[in-house]
Amino acid sequence: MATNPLIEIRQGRAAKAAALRSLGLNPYPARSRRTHYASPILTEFAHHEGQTVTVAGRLMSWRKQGALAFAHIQDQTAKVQLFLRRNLVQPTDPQTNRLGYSETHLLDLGDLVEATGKVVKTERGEISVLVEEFRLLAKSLRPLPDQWSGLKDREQVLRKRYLDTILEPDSRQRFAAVSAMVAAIRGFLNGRGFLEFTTPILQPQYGGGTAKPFKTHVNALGCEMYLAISHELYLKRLIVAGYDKVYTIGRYFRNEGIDRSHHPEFSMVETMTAYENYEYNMTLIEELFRHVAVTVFGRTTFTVRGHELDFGQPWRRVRMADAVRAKTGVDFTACQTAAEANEKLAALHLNEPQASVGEALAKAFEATVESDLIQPTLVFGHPVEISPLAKPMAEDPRFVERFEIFIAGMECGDNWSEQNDPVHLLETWRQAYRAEERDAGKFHTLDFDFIEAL
RNA sequence: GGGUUGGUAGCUCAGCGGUAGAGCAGCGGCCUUUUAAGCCGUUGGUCCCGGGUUCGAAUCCCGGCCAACCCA
Repeated sequence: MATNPLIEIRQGRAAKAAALRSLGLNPYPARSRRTHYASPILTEFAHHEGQTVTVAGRLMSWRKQGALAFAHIQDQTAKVQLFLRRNLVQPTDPQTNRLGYSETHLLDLGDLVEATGKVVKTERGEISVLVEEFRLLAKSLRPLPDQWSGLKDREQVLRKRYLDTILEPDSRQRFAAVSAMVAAIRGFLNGRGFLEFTTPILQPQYGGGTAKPFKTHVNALGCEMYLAISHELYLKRLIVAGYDKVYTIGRYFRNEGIDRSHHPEFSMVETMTAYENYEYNMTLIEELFRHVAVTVFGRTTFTVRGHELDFGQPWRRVRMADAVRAKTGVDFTACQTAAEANEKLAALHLNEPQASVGEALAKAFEATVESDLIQPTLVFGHPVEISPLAKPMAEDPRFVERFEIFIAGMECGDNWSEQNDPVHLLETWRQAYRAEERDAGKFHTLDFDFIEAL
């Protein structure tokens, strides 16, 4: 009967774990005695030389030379070499769970191990820990992917991120950078007097956007609830409640398409400020990006998809209609009717008639201007038709006090002066509700609790 | 949704009508300064799935499934 090689490998490793147990050693002990990460030992060698340290990490290589062995272990910070000499490594001892040199054949690449010894430099000049005590912390039962060629299968890289991050320091670093960025965002906003709140993910009605929601059932209440498609109606309630500067770093769930720029579950920072308008937020967002760039990366220039981006310069601010006119020569503000606007769209080879002048402008913008916005740009003055929650501009009520952030041709944020006239808002929502009822497949709900709060 | 490319050993890949291969990992042995993973030996397969063509299919044809990339 043919055997599966992977099963054979696993059985071999399980047998080694059993062999360790029969020696009185625990292959999965509860604690480690780590005193040092790898990185400082390497970068501050002079300070650590001769010092006894305990390092811990994943066993990534093993080169045995008779009574000598060289290994690399990798921890969160770096890889460091272990240098084992048979006569220096303390023998196997069940009391302390110590693994002696003669039992090292029971190790496999991928095991988590711990080593205590002096920091030295080998004859070939590599900073190493000269091992006196060696312990297994966790036996690995499955083989790591080939370390020389790496994990090439894109599906595996994406579905088994832990393998990618074990093998690729850049990947590991990238996720750590995301964490640092979130911390920097908190630091910036907290320093500006913002209060962070957690807002509900389970919501009785979904609002603040037009996405399709995930639906779930709450047993205790016997009712249907939705996962948040947006958190803004709750932030606005906090403003009503008397807090002037609030924010949330929230999870968003949108039951729609999946591609490289759309995930059904994602995170977003959302701030809301009372007694200020969208221009305040334009400045705030520029400063936020600059703060995060400097705090996390120590610089303001980045190469993104071949483009050199500079977050240090003041961002360009452009009115949506002006941007479209500059690119195409078409002035949608001169259009009186949707039919007129659709003719101009058609002249731009955009043959999807829109229901209003504003929607036509938005369509033209999206199709002709968006991908050109490489350097950080704030586009403001959106049509009122596509901005039901924003306040109209005093000088031209066809447009609202709203802006979007574009970086490297991608939309990276959206912001506006919130509509706080409850009567106006209710009327807007009622119209949207009726319109969308006709449009099968789209949904919208009226949040009367929110209207009452306003 | 459309197009392109791909799915062969744990990993990375070759083979593209005639007995399923390589490197690494694994396993066995040998070695006191290795770092491309030391040297010698060796095990290991539902060639994505289902049909078809053929004396013979990993290979050609049809239909699925899965994935990545590009475009909408």
